[in-house]
Amino acid sequence: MEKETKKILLVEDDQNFGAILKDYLSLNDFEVTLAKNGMEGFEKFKKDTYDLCILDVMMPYKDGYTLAKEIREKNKEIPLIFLTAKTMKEDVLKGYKVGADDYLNKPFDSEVLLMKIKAIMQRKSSETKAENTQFEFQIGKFHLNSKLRFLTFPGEEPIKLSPKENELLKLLALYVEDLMPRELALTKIWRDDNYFTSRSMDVYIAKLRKYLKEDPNVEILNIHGEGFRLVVKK
Amino acid sequence: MEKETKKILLVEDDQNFGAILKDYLSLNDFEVTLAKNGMEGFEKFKKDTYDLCILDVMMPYKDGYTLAKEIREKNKEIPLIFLTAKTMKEDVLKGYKVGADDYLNKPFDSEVLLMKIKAIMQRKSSETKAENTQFEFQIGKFHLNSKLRFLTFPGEEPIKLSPKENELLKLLALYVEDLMPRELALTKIWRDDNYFTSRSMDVYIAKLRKYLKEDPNVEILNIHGEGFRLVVKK
DNA sequence: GGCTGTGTTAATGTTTGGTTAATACATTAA
DNA sequence: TTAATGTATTAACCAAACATTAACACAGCC
Repeated sequence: MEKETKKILLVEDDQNFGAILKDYLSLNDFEVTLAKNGMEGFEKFKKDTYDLCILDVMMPYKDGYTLAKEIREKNKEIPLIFLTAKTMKEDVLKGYKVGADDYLNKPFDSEVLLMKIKAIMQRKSSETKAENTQFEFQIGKFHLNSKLRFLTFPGEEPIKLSPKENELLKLLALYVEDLMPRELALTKIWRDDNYFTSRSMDVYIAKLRKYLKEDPNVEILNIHGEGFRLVVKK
Repeated sequence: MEKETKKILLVEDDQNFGAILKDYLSLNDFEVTLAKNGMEGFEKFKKDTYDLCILDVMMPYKDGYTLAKEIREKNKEIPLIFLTAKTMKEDVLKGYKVGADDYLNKPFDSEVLLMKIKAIMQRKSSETKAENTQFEFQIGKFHLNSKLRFLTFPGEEPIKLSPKENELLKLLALYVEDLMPRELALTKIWRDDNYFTSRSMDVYIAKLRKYLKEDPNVEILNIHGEGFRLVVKK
C-alpha cells in the first residue's frame, strides 16, 4: 500500500510566487516543502524523501539546472519539473492580484502544471506497477473514463470509445503536454511497429481529433517524426 | 557518484581583481584556489586535482600561455579559460592553439564567465555520460525545449523547429559563448563532413539567425574557417 | 442471412523537412 | 590587389511524414 499524499519539493526564489504556488499545490492535496534558493533546496532534498521536485530555472547563485544535476546524482528516478517561462509567473501573479480567492477559479497556467504533475506521477507509478491504477482523466472540458471507455463532454451524450480509441487517448492523456512517442503507442497498443500499423494509428488520431473538436482548447499536435502531444490551452 | 563542488584553479596576478573573482565564484558554489602568478599556479596545479583552470594571459615571469602549455603536458583533458586584456585576434588564436576551451576579454561580465564555466562543465560531463539528459536551454530571452522542438520567446507563439534546426541550436547552446566547431556539428548532426553538408549547415545557420533576431542580444557569430559561436550579450 | 461495431488497407491530398543550386558577399593568403 | 576559399541568403525542388475520407474485412449477434 502506497502512502497517499505525495511530497513535493518546490525550489523558487521569488517568495511571493513560491508561496502562492505552494498554497495552490497544498490545496490540491500535495505536501509541499518550499526552499527559496538552490542551496537550501539541495539541503532539504538530502534531509527528506520527495516524490517530485519543481525547480525554478532562473535563480541567483545556483540555477535550476545545476541543482537538478546535483539531485540527479543522488537520485536517478525522481521526477523533475522546471519552471522556465517568465510569462507564466507573470500571469499567475497577475491573476493573484485580481483578488485573493479569484486566482484559484481562474484557469491559468498552474492548472497545466497540476496536470503535468499528475501525469508524471501516474507515469512513474505505472512504470513500476504492472497494472494501471488510474483510469479517469480530465482533458480540458472532457472527461475520460478509460475503464468504461466513455468520453463525456458536459451537456452532451457520452461518446462510446472503441478499445483502440480508448487506449490511444489514455496514453496521450498520460503524457499530457509532453511528447507521446509514436513508437510507444505502436508497441503498447498495436504490438508492432511497421508502416501499416503506423497508418492505422494516424486514422485513430484523426478520429480522436474529431471527438475532441468540441473543446477548442484541446488539441493533438504532431511532432514530425517523433510522435504526438496532447495539449490543453489556457 | 560524482563529487558535488567543482574545483577551480584561478591564476591572476592582479590581487584585487583575483580576490573579487574568487569570491564571486565561491558564492556560486565553486571551490576556488587562487594563485598570484604563473609559477605559483603551476605548483598548485601539481599538488591538487582541479576541474577547470582560469588563467590570466598577462602575468609577469610566466604568462598564461606558457603556463597553459605546462598544464596541458600534465593533463590533456582539463578545460582552460583565458582572461585577456587585449581584444587582439592573435591572442585568441594563440589561445586556441594551446588548447583553450575559451577566452575572455577583460573587463568582462562575470555572468558571462559563469555561463561559460557552466557550459564547459556541462559539455565535459555529457561527453562521458552516454545519454543527454538536458533538453532545456535558456538563450537570452529565448527558451529552447529540444525535446518538443520548441523555441519560445516571451509573449509570442512558440516557434516549431525542424529536427535539424533543433539539433543545431542545441549544439550551439551547449557551447554558448564558445566556439562550436563546424566539423563537430557536421559529424554529429549530418554524420558526414563534405562540401554539400557544409553548405546545408550554412542554410540552417541562416534559418536560426532569422528566428533569433527577436532578441538583439542573441547572435550567432562566425569564426572563419573554424565554426560558429552563440553569444548572449549583457 | 443482414446488422453493427471495430479495425485495417487504400487512395489522395497536404504539410513539412532537407538538399541542392544560384548568386552575392567576406576573408585570407600570396 | 587579386585569386582562392569560405560564408550568407533565397529559392527551387524532391522525398518523407502526416491527414483525411472512403472502401474493405471480419467478427459477434439478432
